[in-house]
Amino acid sequence: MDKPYHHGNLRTALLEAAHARLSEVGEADLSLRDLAARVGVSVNASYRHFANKDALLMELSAMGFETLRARMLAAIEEVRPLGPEHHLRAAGQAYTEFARQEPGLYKLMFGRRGRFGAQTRLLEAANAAFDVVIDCVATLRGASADSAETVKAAAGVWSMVHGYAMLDIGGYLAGMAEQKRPTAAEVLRLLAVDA
Amino acid sequence: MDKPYHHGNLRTALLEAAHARLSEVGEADLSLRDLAARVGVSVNASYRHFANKDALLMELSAMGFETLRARMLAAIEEVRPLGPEHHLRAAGQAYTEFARQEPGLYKLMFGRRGRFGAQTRLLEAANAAFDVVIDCVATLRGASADSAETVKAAAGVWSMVHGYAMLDIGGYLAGMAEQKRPTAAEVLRLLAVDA
DNA sequence: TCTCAATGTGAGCGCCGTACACATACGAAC
DNA sequence: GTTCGTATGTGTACGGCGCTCACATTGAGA
Repeated sequence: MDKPYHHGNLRTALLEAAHARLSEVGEADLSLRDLAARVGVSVNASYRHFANKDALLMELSAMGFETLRARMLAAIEEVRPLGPEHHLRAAGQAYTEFARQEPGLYKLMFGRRGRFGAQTRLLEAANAAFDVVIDCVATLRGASADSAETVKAAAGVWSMVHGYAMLDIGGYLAGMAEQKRPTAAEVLRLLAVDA
Repeated sequence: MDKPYHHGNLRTALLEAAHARLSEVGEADLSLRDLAARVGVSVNASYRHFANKDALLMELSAMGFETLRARMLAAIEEVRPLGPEHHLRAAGQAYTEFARQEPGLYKLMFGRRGRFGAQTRLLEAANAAFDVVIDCVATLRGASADSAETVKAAAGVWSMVHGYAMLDIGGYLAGMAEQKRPTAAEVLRLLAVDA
């Protein structure tokens, strides 16, 4: 029962520990020392798998974008027969639910962009998630996903959903009286995308 | 020319230094020791004016919300004769310009809410800024600023503008091709608030 | 069996926030 | 004008952080 010298899957274990911890304490209170201790390993072992703390957080962010994309795609699939306007609504709903379920991770995903520079891994994951929104909007408008108008409208949708999610998990909506606090669906309904 | 023992206005000086530094390095790289050194004072002197680092950052946040509110009000005043739809547009423009001019401060304002608890100072400043948006929407819809429908619509507007600002200063729009990258005005135009 | 790259540990450096004891300066009371 | 209390500064120190370097252990292939 004595633990082996080599962990076996330390990289994954560290990422999972970070993910779990992020739902409790927020990025600022996340420390490599703590993660290593929880995994049962010395701090320095983590440097064999990640160049530094930022590298670990970036990997976590990228995984977050991949999960977000998968959630949106799954939600769209469920309502596929109902038509394009349902697709966008379902994706938006899945998006805000993801943010609510993983507020720490969600904040991380959108908070550290400036520090990553030209990190293609993160960039591609984020773009892939955005592409889901673009496709929804393109289908809804009956336009090409390449057209500038479509992309701009999709960026507007993304802004709306992202802003709502951030205000929500930041607690800025919680202070409002119950009957004045908008749901994600109510906010999304304000968008005139199909025009 | 020897400097006096007492600084004279250390509290303000620290806030200004923090504000200045925040436009260069981001909240995570802001240290009390560095601020004190820049102001020409020992680190511990700052604890005579702020309970801790968070208290300083909270004060900075609150001041940020007050500035944001003032900027929106000034922009509205400029187009007052043109009618309600111009008011909302002008406020939105002032809002996104503020975020672009002070990205570090803006991120701080919306990033640390959870850590402040029941800090009335910050809460009131944020609410006062939001009230400006509510008033714009109420005027535009010809409804009371107290009605749930108005507040919900205003929250939608706020979500949209906030989301656009965050994506913009986070660099998530910068990666898009020029002709596909939406302006603040184009995004705002997607909102159907007057309905 | 030997070897070597991969993966772990431990000590230590320079930051950080902050607590505590002490120093200095100003303003009000006499 | 001296005295004295309070406001405001400094110095020292502690524990935690990210990270580096030297060294230890392991397991896979020659």
